[in-house]
Amino acid sequence: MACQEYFVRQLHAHGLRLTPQRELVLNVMHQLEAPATAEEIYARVHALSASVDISTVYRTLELFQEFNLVAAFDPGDGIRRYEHLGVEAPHHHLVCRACGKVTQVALEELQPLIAHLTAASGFVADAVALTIPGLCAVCATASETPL
Amino acid sequence: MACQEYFVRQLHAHGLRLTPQRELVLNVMHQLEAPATAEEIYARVHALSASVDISTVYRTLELFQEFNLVAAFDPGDGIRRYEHLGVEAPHHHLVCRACGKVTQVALEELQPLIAHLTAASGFVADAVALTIPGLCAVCATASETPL
DNA sequence: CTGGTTGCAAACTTTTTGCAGCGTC
DNA sequence: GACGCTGCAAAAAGTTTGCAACCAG
Repeated sequence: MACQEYFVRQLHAHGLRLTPQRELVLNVMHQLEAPATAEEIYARVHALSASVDISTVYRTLELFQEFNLVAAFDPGDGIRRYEHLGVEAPHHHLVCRACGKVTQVALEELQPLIAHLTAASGFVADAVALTIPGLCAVCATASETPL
Repeated sequence: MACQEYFVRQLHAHGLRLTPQRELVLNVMHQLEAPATAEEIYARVHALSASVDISTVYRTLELFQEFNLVAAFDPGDGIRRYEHLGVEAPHHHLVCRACGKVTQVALEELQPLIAHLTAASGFVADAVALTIPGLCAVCATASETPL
């Protein structure tokens, strides 16, 4: 859990403080196996400490994003998902436009392209969490039938 | 404007009707040079016909998405953008996590990868509108200074 | 005519904000 | 002890929905 340490250092560097709530949210983010909504994260945090408020969860997630510990993305359904940016292999999200299912894929061939992009335009892409909209296998098949 | 025709055919195929409002929204979508929010689209439609309601715009945009005429995505700021899926070259969106700026890039090398993805998993990715989160050149530079 | 469509208004969901008290450093 | 942080509650912003009248086919 090296990012725990990284987090504390970032806090200090910015004159901010380490609170139980922030530790709690960070721990919960570690446990996530898939991108989760603010409500889901709140539920997990709340289970560990009932007094934590959801507004604190939002504020903490925002902080994490600034420190690049967490990435946020929205499949397009208006509900933001948050995901821990760990040491896992870079991966991306296939988001089904019809059923909303989110699948993770490695797609490592993408990394060189992104690196090239950065070199060319100065745009620094986040390491992971590319969102690819489309139709999953099930819905793609289903959408052909009725036409 | 072949998609006008496509649209009408899709409507008929689904037992739906062509209304002035739907034509209006489709025209506005054609005029867009960049992804626009529902509010922005509503503003343009409203300028053409003041009586059209924003709920109609939402309903119409949803319809367009079902017909694959329009793609929706969310840079992560909680505000959905809509974009016409036309005959333009496939392109993607660089979304700055700090300033929210959306830049379009061609990045054509990506298409083979996506095609490969489809073949492998059955997931049918939308032709355009990949959202790549990160930091734009300006914000990336700025974020290094204060640390 | 029939049934899909619309505008209006109100409801809903998700996220943000103001503030007084609390707790970290 | 100072100042950042929290919980609460209320507001804001974006989107959806119910319904009666409307109009395209």
